[in-house]
Amino acid sequence: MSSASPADKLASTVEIKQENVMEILSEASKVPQEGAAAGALAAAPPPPPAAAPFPMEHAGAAEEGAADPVLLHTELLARTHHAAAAAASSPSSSSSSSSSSSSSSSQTPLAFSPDHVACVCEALQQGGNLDRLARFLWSLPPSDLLRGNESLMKARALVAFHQGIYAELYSILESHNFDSANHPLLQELWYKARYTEAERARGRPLGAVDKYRLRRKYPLPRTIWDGEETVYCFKEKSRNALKELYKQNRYPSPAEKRNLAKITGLSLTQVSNWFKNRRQRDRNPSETQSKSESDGNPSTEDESSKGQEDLSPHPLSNSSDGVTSLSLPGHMEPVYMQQLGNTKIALSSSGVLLNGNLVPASTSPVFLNGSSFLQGPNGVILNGLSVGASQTVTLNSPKTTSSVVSNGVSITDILSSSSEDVKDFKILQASVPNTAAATFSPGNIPVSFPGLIPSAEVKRESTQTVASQDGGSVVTFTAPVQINQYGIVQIPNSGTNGQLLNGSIGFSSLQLPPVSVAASQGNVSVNPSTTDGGTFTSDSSTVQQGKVFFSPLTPSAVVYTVPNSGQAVGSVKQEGLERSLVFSQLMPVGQNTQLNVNMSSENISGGGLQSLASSLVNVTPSHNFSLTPPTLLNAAELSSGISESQPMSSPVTSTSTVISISNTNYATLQNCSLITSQDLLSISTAQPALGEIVSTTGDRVSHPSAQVHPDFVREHRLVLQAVPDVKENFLPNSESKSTGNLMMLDTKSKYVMSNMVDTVCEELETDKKELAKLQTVQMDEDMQDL
DNA sequence: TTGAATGATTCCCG
DNA sequence: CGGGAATCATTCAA
Repeated sequence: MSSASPADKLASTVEIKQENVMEILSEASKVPQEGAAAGALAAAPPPPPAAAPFPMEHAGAAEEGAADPVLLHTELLARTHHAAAAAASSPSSSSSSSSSSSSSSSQTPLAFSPDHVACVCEALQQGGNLDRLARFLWSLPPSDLLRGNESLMKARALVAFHQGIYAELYSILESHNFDSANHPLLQELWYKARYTEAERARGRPLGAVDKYRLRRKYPLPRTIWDGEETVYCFKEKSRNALKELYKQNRYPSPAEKRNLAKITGLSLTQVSNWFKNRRQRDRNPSETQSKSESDGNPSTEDESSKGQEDLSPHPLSNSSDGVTSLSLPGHMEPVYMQQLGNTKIALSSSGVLLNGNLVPASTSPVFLNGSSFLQGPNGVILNGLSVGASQTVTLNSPKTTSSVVSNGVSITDILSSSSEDVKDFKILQASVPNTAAATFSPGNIPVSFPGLIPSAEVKRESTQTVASQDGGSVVTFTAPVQINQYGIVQIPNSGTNGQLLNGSIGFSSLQLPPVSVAASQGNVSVNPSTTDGGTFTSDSSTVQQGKVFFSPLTPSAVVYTVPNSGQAVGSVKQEGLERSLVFSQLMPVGQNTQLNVNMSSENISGGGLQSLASSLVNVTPSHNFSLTPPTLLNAAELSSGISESQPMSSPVTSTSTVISISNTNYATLQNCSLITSQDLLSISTAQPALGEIVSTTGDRVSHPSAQVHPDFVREHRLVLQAVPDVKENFLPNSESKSTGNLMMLDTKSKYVMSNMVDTVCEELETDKKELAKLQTVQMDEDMQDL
C-alpha cells in the first residue's frame, strides 16, 4: 500500500459524494490491513458471508460471468457519465449518481485519500460488490483513476471484466505492474476474458484445447506474471525440486512431502500425486516410454534408480558406505558414487568428479582441492575450482550448457527455460596472480556436469575479468540464484524477463583446504595444523580413500559454522564443536531445520547462502573467509567456517572488488557494512510459504547431531531474516524493503553481490561487539496448503 | 489433428 | 491412510 505524504494526500484527495460512499461503506467489508482507513470503515458491518471476491474458481468455470456483467454494465451505463462529470466538476453539486438505496440526502462531499480509495476498492472486491465497485470507480475523478494505485487498478480490471469491456481490461492489465499477490486473480481475468470473447465469437463453449490455444495465443503480460514458465501446470522449479527428491527417495515421508510442498508451492496432494504418478510410470516404462522425463540424463539415472531403488519405501538415511567406483567416459578419473539414502546418485546425473572426488552435484557442495562446488538442478557453480591438467571435467548436459572453468574461476551453468534472460549471465573472473587470464571460449569448456536437468538451453555471455585480490571470483547471475532445501545453490530458470529479481548473486570464490584428501574411513576428521585451523566435522560424511563424502543429513539437520576460537581442535561431532564445521549435503529447510550462519570476529568467518525456499535466497555475510591453501593431506586447515552446504569463502584477506560488467544495470554490492550495521541481511521470498526456518531461541542452537558452542552462538550470531513478501519480482532498491543490502538490480534481475562476505567481515572486525547478527526465519509449517 | 506427457481422480488393497 | 493400478482430463508439441 502506498502511504502518501500529507501533501500528497491533500492534493489527491478524492471527493466523493457521501451518499455514495456511505452506501458503499455500509456494505463494504472491512479491510484489516488498512489502518486508518479501516478505522474509518470500522462501523461497517461484517463482511457478507463468504461472498467470493470474484468468481475465481479454478480453471473451468469460464462460462460464468457473461450475463451478469452485461446486465450490470447496462444498468450502470446510463449514469456513468453523469456521475463522473458530477464528481469531477462539481463535488458539491447535488446531482445524484446513485439510483438506488441511500436514503441520505446529504450531498456533502467526502474527502478520501488514495488509501481510502484503495480500502474501499478492496472492501468492495472482497465483498463481491462489483456493481457498487463500478459505481464507486465512476464516482472517482479521472485524475485519481490514473494514479495507478494497485487496488484501484485491480478494481478497474475487475469492473472491466465484469462489464465485459475486455479491451479495457487488457489495457489495464498490461499497463500496470501488479503485485504478484494479485497475479492469480488477474491472470484468471485475463484468460477468462479471452475465453469469453472466443466463446462469443464462435457461439459455443470452448474445449480444453481451445482454451489452451487461446492461452498460447494470448500469453499473460508480464505485468501480471512473474515470467516463470510452467509445464503442465507445474513450474519448472517445482518440478526440479520434486525430481531432486525423487532421485534420492522415491517414497518421501509425510514430513518430506510437506517440506517439499512448501518449497515448491504445491499442495501436499499435488506432491503426493506427483510421486505416485512418477512411481507408477517408472514402474511401467513400457506403457509410457517416458523415461526421459526423470531428468536430463535418463540412461544413467534411471539405470541407477532402477537397480538401486527397490519397491519398498525407504526413508532417507545416512548411509555413508555406498561408494561405488565407476569409470567415466573420456578422460575422467574414476567416479565415486555416493549413496544418498538408499539411492545412489549416479554421477552422470548428479555428480561431478573433481580431483577424483565425487561431487554429489544434485544436493550439496563439495570441498575439493581448494574448490567449492555449488550446484543446483539448474546450474552449477564452481567457485575457485582449480582445474588442472589432471582435473578435466566434462560437462555432458543433454542440452546446451555453459560452464566455465579456470583457476579460481567460478563456473556457472544457467539452464533456463527462457533463453532470453540468460544471455546476460556473466562470469566475473578475478585476476589471479599466477593464473593466466581465464578466458573461456564457448566451445572450449573443460567442465562438464552431466545430468544437470537442463530445462532449456543455456546461454552464456563472454566472461569478464574483474580485478580482484586473491583471485576471488564472482559469478553474477542474471537469474535468481536459489538454494533449495538441499542446500543447493540453484540457478533458477530465469523468466523471460526481469521478473525474477531477487536472485542474482555473486559469489566470492571459495577456497577450502583439501579436505578431500584427509582422513581415514569413517568420520571425517580434519586436524587443523594451525591454531586457527578449524575442524571439519561431519558425522554424516565419510572419507574413503582420500575422498570425502558428505551424506545427507536429516531434514532437520542443522548446519552451522563454528568459528575458530584458536583452541585445540575439536575433533568430531557433538563434542568440541567450537571449531567444527558441519556440512550437510542435504539441507532441507523445512520443518525443524535451522539454518544458522555464525561468524566470528576473529579470522574466521562463516558465510554462505541459506536456502529458505526455492525462490528464496539468503545471503549471509561472512567475515573473513580466508582459508588455508590446499596443501595438506591429512590435515585440513580451515580457518573459517561456513554455513550450510554452500561453502563459500573468499580466500582473500581483504575485500575483493567485484566489478559488474556489461550491458546490464548492475548494482554492485560493494559495501556490505550496511548489512552489519543494520544487523539484517535481506532475504527475499518469492513465496512466503516456502521453506521455513525455525528461529533459534536462546543462546544455543539445537540440533540432533551437533551443537554450536553456546558462547559462540551468543556472540556470533548471524540471523537471517526473511522478508515476508518480497516476491521474486521485487524491484531494485526502492522496493527491496527490508533489505538495504541486498542488491536488486535491474529488471533483468541482475545484481551482483560480490564481496558481501568480505566486506561484512571487515565491518565486523571493526565492531566486535556486533559481530554478526543472526536472523532466524520461521516459516509457518502449515502454510503449505496455500 | 494426433499422440505423448502429465496431473488428477477413482477404486482397490493392506 | 497411503500405495498401486487403471483411467480420465488436460497440456504440449509435432
